[in-house]
Amino acid sequence: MLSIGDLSRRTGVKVPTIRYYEQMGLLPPEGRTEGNQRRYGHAGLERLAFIRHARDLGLPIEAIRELTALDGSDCAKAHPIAKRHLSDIRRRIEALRGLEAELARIAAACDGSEGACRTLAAFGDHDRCESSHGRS
Amino acid sequence: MLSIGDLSRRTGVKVPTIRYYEQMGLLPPEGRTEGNQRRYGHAGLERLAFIRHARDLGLPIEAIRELTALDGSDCAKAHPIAKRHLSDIRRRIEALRGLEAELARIAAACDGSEGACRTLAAFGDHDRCESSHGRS
DNA sequence: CCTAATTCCTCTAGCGGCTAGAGGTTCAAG
DNA sequence: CTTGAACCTCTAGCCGCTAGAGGAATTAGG
Repeated sequence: MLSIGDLSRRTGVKVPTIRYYEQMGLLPPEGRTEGNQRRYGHAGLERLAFIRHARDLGLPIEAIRELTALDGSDCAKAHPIAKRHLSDIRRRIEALRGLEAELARIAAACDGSEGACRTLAAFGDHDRCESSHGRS
Repeated sequence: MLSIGDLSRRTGVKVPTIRYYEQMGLLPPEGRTEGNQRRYGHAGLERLAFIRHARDLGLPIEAIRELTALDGSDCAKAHPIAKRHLSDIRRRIEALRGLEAELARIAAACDGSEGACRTLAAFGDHDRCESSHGRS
């Protein structure tokens, strides 16, 4: 049986975060000691890895709750969650690419040693950027 | 003179958000009416556009405060802020690209009509992903 | 077996960047 | 002058944690 600290060390997830996941209904402990301390087994370890991985992928807690509520074989439900999130990620990448281009333009605006600064002006200037970012 | 609502309509920034920016020290109103309502001029409009643009670019409030504190010509200080943020954006794009690849793999895991679901398994499986994402 | 150090417990509050609502005042049009 | 829209301040909530207080349990060493 693993203590919450053991679980933390093995997964790299901080102790308060593990308790937070439990509070969110993602990771109930296998049991408690007489003194009320959480104990986890192998299943808990795997489940936390699952949660952590999904979080790293950017899935919100809510989506993870949906996934973990599935009994482990209900693909028809799991698949659209993954797909939805994939298109979400792609949208974010596109947005960031636009920002990257523009920030590069801004950062370049004063690389030389010209007279007046144009970096600040570039920050305020939305007209020059092709991509219509933001305002979401 | 523009009311806060006028400013909101012209920039697309919501009224409470404008008040929030003021609270954060980014956008002091030009003045107030006798009845204590905020009034803005052209400068306020430009400043809000600047703030909004910088926010769209992902700059944190703190960085924007640094920028707006510059008197408008201190490029030596503005430039590193832009550069720092550019590398930040690039890092985020790289991370997202890794996640995209992995989510695509996950979403593909059960596209067919095979027997067992692998989408869920793929969510929990960190070993198969080349990119070492997350854990930051 | 006892002590001391470490880990654990719960609870509350804070972060950033807003957003929403209550409850009251001021403004502008008719 | 009346109405209704827009304004004011203040407080609380969102997400996903993170940090700290104050106290109880566990574990290692003597």
